[in-house]
Amino acid sequence: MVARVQPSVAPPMRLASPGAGKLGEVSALDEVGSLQHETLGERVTGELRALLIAGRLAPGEKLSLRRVAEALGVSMMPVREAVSRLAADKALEVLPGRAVRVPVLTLAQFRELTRIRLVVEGFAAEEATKVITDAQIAVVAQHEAAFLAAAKDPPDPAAAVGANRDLHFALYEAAGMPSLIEMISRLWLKAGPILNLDMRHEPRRLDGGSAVVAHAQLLDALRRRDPAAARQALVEDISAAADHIERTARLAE
Amino acid sequence: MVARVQPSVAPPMRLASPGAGKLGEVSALDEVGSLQHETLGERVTGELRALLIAGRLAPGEKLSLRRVAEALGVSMMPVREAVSRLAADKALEVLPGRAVRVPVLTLAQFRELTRIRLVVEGFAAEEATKVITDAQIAVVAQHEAAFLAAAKDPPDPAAAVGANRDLHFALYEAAGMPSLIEMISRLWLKAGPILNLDMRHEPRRLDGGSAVVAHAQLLDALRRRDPAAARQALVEDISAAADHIERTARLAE
DNA sequence: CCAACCTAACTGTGATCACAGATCACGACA
DNA sequence: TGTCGTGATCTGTGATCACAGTTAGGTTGG
Repeated sequence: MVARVQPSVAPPMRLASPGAGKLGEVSALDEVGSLQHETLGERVTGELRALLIAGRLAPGEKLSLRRVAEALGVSMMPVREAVSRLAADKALEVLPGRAVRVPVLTLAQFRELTRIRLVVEGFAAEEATKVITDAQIAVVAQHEAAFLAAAKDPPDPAAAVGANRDLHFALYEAAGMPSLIEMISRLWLKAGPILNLDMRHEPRRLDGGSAVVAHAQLLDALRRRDPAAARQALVEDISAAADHIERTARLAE
Repeated sequence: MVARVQPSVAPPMRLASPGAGKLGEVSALDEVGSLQHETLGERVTGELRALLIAGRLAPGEKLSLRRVAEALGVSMMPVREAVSRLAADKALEVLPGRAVRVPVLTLAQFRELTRIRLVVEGFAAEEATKVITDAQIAVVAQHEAAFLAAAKDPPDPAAAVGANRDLHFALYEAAGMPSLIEMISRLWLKAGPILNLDMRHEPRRLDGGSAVVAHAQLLDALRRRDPAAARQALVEDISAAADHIERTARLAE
């Protein structure tokens, strides 16, 4: 039921034994940024986020705190924190007395989400085009190549989903607006389950689809430094995907 | 507004005693929507949200889970959940080993936030203008009147802050896009501490300021059903406020 | 008088326990 | 055979305890 979450390997590092180093020597310790000290709850949050955005968790699927905790090898406490965060983003929802599940979007909700994505991600693409560097364009092109390869003869839906995500976010991050990235991530978190669950079930959509032409137009616009054209290409990419979802996926109500 | 699915308001009704109604008759039980059962953690979250958006918590102010718990008369547990949610929205931040505090925005962060607000809230205003009803316009006008009254001779900063918030959200809600409202709420949550902390300290900004003329232009555009003009009025409102903050408030870095 | 150390009181994080409510399946009654 | 009641089992929520890490304050040594 919980799709067997694997804990993405815990960092198996051992801290230096006490008294191993000399005091007073300015070593490489100065360059280490007080190592992140990643909380267990944060790790669980990231794990669940990845699962959601990749469509590994289907809409309506119920999650159990205890099951997830056991699957990840942690206590129930960090899972509670992770679920609380994701529920605050409405990436998960806790029903009044029942369990916690991944939300099922109604048609109206999906359409609203798409409209917002058009505005926000379109803005991000426009701003990114204004300041993007050649190196960053090359990275985007690289992800596009990976996307094409994954869509080829033996289609690899999982790889295509990942490449598509990397491509979009490589573009958005070029805008240099962290809060905007965070906002778009939240949108993807909510739309991910339907979008990618579908792509997983219908790999035929990948080859010859509108995604490849939209991506090509996007890269062309980037190289010409044409913000309006970049936005237009992205709008077509999102719109085409949304249209396909509306036609094929089963949306509530 | 937070995590739990809200069961459409709790009607204060008593269930019929067993055997009181005939079967087959559609009784009032069909209209009851499973009363709310608000969680303690949600209440704490709402409390902290209100404090943040009203500017009652200054940027950089440190919070202690135990102190907050004691102040609200609850255990530390609900506070942890509330802080986790707000930290996920970056409305609060938890420093590596220290305490949790309300974030201090850098100038760059504040400018980015303002740019995003211009896009998102401008979009909301435009969409709202297309479908707003006369009754909804009247509500907006009512809040504007309250704002004017609060800005008058004995300026009441707290009331002005509240009226300004109600005015904006009354407009945004007219667009009928719940996810958009939620997104804007998050933006206000992050910008609230500086914006309203300032307004609390500088009530002179209220009278004769640009807010009143921007609001007047907004209402005029609404009555003429001119989406572009409404967006323009809102853009000016936000920009003027942001300019004032940049000139007076102390922003980090 | 200043600096450094060292102790004591805090911090958030995680685990464990207790509890009310909901779900589900089995069994009894009509 | 269909339907309702009922108990076992599961759910999330909240409280309490334990712990590592940091901070601040007071004291001691120079």
